Amino acid sequence: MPELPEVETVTRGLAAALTGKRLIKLELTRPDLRRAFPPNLAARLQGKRIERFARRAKYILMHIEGGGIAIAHLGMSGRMIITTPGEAPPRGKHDHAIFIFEGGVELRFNDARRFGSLDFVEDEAALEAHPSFHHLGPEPLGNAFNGPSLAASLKGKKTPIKAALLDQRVVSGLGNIYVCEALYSAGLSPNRLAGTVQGDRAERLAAAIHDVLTRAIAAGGSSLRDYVQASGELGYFQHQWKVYGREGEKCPGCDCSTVIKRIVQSGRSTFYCAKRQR
DNA sequence: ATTGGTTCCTGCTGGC
DNA sequence: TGCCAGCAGGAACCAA
Repeated sequence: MPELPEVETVTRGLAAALTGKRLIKLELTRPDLRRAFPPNLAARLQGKRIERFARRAKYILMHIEGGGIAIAHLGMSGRMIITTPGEAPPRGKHDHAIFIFEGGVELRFNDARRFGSLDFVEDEAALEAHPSFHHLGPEPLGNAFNGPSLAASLKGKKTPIKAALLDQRVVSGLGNIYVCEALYSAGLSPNRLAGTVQGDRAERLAAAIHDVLTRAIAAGGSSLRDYVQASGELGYFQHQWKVYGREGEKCPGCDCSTVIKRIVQSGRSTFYCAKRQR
């Protein structure tokens, strides 16, 4: 389940392996993922170098020589795999887009559930205007995100804080796992009305979000050599969650025998400690 | 306007 | 052992 830290780690892996490489060919094995691929995608990429890789929220941006930005989203099950010429395994069933670079190196975008996307815009202005981007809230690791800014965007909201943090307009890049982890770290109940997270609570939550994400990115960087696994797959790494997926286990931060609870909020699992989180 | 519910998709898991 | 229902989830979309 790639969220911001995983996407950041994948992006760094792509940058380390492919920055400046010329793309010879883009093979698309189907016309779409979650949405249709733009009709000019292959034509706009072929023969061009990728000058730079960047991340915005959960999107991977590939800045193309001469302008143009390819936008990839990993969705739920998206993976980026780099193969070496001569050692490349057979194409996988779900390798939907294959970027073939000079020298024969391939980048394969594999996505079993096809919740991912691959899009293209001509320039930065078009990127900002893109439907997926113009609603995006601040980057949680950027300067525009802090206690007061978070409090301001939560003010008056009547949804549970859990749902508010999943809303990419409030803060971008969080998913179900890191929202659970950040709320645990901040000691805030997922059921608390978002509008009541003001002042010191907002300060604590903003700091917790920053901390949880920073640690996860560091874990990814330290566990993967150049962010690439031996298999060529980018960016996924072992990580220990404090509460996510730990229903019934003892809360790691409580002295007593409180156990982690699982509830369902707007159709999604939330894990939390009812004693520690208020 | 805000908010909640539904949909897309396939691999994995648990129950019988 | 094999089958199948149910679950997982990001974001677009719809409806109240």
